[in-house]
Amino acid sequence: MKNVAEATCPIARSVAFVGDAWSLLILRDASLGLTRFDDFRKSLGIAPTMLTRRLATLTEEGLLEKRRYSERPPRDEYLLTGAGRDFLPVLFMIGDWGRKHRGKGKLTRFVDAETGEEIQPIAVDTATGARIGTRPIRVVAAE
Amino acid sequence: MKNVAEATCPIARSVAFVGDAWSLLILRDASLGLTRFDDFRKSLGIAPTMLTRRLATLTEEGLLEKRRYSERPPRDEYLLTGAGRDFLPVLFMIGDWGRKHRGKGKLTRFVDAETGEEIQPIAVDTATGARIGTRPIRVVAAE
DNA sequence: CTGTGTTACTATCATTTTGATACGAAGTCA
DNA sequence: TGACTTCGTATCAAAATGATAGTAACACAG
Repeated sequence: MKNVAEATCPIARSVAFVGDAWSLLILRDASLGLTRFDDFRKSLGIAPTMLTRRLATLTEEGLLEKRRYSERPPRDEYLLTGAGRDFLPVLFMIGDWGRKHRGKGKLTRFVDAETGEEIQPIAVDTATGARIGTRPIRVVAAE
Repeated sequence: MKNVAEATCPIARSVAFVGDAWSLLILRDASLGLTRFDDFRKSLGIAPTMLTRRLATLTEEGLLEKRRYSERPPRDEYLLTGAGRDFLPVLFMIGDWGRKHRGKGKLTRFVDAETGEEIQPIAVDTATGARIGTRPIRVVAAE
């Protein structure tokens, strides 16, 4: 995948780091409150080698933060950083796509904790107020 | 990665198909108007074997559609389907994250074709009107 | 203290995926 | 005829993945 991280396209920049399935699922679980190695492992059914690597890169890349929650025995947990929390909208849009286009059968639902209503995400351009994808786009190369 | 596609989580369902870097970048290019094998290959610097495979799965999964645009010589192009176009909000949120958190140096900008203004995407819950991530979420298992 | 359990890993290694390079097929164009 | 274009396939080395087993460092019950 080489030098995609140095592309001028912001999508490519992101994809270089979070463009793999396990990272996305780890971020999902972290967003839903999981913090510990074994919690992630059980939730995902991931091999521990993979999980170690993914947690390490997500930590290096500043999406997760490793914090010692017990000195004896030494135990660490992984917490979302600001950058990690900022990823939540991406996950919700991915989930929304999945519900629409891969939504056969029973699905987990994400609801607002206060109202109890299912969250219905849309992406909007704050500049025009229009929904993303409803107006033509132009690409402007880095100046 | 096994049976993630059968998970009850809509995010996992999506991730099973589009949770890899090349697919995301192909969808980006397709969203920006590319349609042909060689266009994708040159834009991405991807090995042709990879590109063939990715285009095939994206087509099987209903995100792209193969269409013959010339009979002699036989030439095919790949067009976004409805499901593929519905993926655009995901790409924009990914791009927005990249701009915020991986945005050092010059970046390509995406602007509204009419106003010329840079698109500033946000994800909002239509139910509450609040920005995604600003209110606590609860997960409800598939019933 | 001994044995069992918990948490967070590392080691090993077969299998799978990737990616680079070369080549092919089916034409066009000069 | 020969060069060029477009859309791939063939081959194969290198890298990533994933299953399984083992380790380290402790707690806690008896």
